[in-house]
Amino acid sequence: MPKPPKVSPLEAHLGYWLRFVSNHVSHAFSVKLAACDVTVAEWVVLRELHGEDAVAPSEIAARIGMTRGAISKLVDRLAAKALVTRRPGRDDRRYQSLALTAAGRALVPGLAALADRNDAEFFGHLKPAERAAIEAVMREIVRRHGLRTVPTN
Amino acid sequence: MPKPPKVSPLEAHLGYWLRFVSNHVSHAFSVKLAACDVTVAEWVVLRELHGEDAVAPSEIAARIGMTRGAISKLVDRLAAKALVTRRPGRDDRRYQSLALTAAGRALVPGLAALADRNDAEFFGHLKPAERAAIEAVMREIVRRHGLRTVPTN
DNA sequence: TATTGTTATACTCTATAACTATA
DNA sequence: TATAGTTATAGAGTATAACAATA
Repeated sequence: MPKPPKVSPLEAHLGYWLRFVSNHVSHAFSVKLAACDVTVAEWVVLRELHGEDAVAPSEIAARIGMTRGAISKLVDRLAAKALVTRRPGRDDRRYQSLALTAAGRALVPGLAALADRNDAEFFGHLKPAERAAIEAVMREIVRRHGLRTVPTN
Repeated sequence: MPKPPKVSPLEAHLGYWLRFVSNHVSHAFSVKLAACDVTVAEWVVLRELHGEDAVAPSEIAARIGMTRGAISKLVDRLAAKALVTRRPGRDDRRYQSLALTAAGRALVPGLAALADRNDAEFFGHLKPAERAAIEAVMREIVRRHGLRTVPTN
């Protein structure tokens, strides 16, 4: 008897549906951010700096699971947009002090509102219990697998 | 009274948790595929060609929501790996006939098994009802928003 | 010697748009 | 002229690794 190939369809995987929805949610958000000339990766960095006095690039990299090189380029762009300042560290000059500029501080709440609105567009129709159940499942998967990085793309 | 900034944390958004998990699921899958020298985007094209006699690049592009230029480059790589053949169309020579090679046909079931295993690693612990509920929510969001493209990254 | 941040290089994915071959 | 496929260009994101400055 010939062996059947048994190739499961893409839609058989829950990961397929999560990626499908997640990518569209992220894309819709990136379009909203683009109106403010900010990318999703830049938003994540801005959000990390919000409410902080000074954070080192390596600290940001560790928090959001990116390399120092990637953070360096992101901070280049954010500094060029005058949203973030780089200052040499006081005690240990290897460490830089990153901080939001006044323009950056002024911008972040508006971007956060875009994030709220984007989430509501896709998930606002869910019953609170449905929403909480899905969040709990995702948190449990993060915990089980020890996932650490913040996804930016 | 001063207005409070009201910057919601990233974790307040369900989209954050979906992207967090989804990106790790995709990344884990991409690592498994890399052992077979295949990317996720290439896998999606291979999967579309599986079980088909001949499909035009523009048809693939329409199905998975990529541009013809992107498909052209992907097919370049798949042809270089001898997994896919390009033949000129019979009746209308503007249309190409893409098809899996014997090597491509032999490879696809193994890749599908990797996809099954990857999904099980992340979602295998869920109760069938939990899994079905999440899939139903995602399908409903896809339906509500008329989402069409297959996510490949 | 170890660590921070920078830079160079490279690769994937994506999109736009100009280009060709065919119809 | 309209469409299919190709190609060039660009940009975002990512990673690795070599590098300079600092400790």
